[in-house]
Amino acid sequence: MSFVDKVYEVSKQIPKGSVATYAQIAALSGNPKAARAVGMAMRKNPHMPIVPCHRVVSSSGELTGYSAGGVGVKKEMLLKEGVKFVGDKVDLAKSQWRNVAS
DNA sequence: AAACTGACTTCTC
DNA sequence: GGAGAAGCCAGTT
Repeated sequence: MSFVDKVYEVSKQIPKGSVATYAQIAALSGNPKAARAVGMAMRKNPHMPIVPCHRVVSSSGELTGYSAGGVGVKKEMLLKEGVKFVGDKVDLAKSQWRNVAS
């Protein structure tokens, strides 16, 4: 299993209405510094309907890229899922995904 | 196998 | 807080 495959596995687990940062996914995948590789994995995104790549944002909550239409569409989808937005960025303080069961 | 590229992050000015 | 530069990783050519 490659690192990117791990990334997909993690991304799949992101609950609706929440978002995760590239660094976060990278860390959960085993390489906290592989945030970049994560981005590439999303760009390729061989698991479009399976992996909600639109729930992945930069460390600042800013919407970056999106192979399937652009950050505009991405933002709309997040909004529909209930993700809080601050201007053009995601409100990480409220909508960042936490892999903790509480 | 080497070099280039990219949906990143972090430090410094 | 904004702009610029450096560092890292994995994939593609």
